[in-house]
Amino acid sequence: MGRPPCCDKVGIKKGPWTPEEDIILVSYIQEHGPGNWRAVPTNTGLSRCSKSCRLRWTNYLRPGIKRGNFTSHEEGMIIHLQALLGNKWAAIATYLPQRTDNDIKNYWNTHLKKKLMKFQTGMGHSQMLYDSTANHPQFSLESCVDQRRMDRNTISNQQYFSSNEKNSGLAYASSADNISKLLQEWMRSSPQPNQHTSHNDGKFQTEASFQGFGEPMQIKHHEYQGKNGTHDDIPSDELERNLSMSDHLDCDSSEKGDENIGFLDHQKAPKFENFDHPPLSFLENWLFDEGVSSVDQEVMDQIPIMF
DNA sequence: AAGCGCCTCAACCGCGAAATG
DNA sequence: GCATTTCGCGGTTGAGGCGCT
Repeated sequence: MGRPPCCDKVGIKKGPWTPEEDIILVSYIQEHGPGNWRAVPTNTGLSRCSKSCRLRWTNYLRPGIKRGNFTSHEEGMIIHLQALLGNKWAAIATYLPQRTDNDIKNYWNTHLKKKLMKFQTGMGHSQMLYDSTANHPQFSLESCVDQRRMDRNTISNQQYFSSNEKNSGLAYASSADNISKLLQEWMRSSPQPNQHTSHNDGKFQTEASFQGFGEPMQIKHHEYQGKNGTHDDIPSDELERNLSMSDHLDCDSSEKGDENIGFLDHQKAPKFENFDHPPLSFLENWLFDEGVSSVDQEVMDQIPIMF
């Protein structure tokens, strides 16, 4: 037989989580660490299915999650990664470790897609290129990124948070936010993640151990590879070549200045082999370069947009 | 002020992959 | 190798907020 049955389907609560439920879940994970979701409802007494618990943790309660406005750099990364990977939100999220796949997906569907569509159909017409061989519309994204940067600059994070506070009557989101913030504070006040890199048998990995989650939590950068040791989330050999990561990942990840967070979601965090002389492709350079919008126009035009 | 429609995003659903005995 | 179950991902939904009339 396989694993024992999952949670009982009868009496499962659905819908928004309450602060009380969040606290129970967070407390439990502090003690036992994330994982073994099947046991969570049973052990916590939560009337939620394991799936719901996992989702709540990974998308909302997990420390290190950055909420609020996406920066223009993040937008640029999402657009280009989406063009390369398609709707592989989990894979895209590995390059934006502070954002959840759900957030990225929502942001793409509600903001970026519309922006690009508008750009495609309207004012951006003159900058659209058509691949004469594939007959697929392709974007010049440079002006798109610049336009978005202008848009974003008009709405500062401060404005975002103050507007959130205005809505704090619906305080559930903010109380969950508070839980997340508390966790972040707690992690900050705890000894700094004992982060170091190591080369073992030619394999590269970064470890971050956190004291305070009951048992020390070992979080490793996993190999970005799926079953049979292949990079399953990467659709082609070309992509595998282009996206072969380097050890710049730790210090040059999407947002500088939050190095301590790193890849907290061990299920998503990539780990790569053969880092002796990692080839840093153009794409990587671009992705991890803050000067994202100054990318060579000609190269960017080669990236098709898939909706 | 009320009604309506649009927008956002947290959460759910279904499916395929992985894990386990 | 097979059957069964969990896990993780991507697509979708719907409640609530917001703006317009």
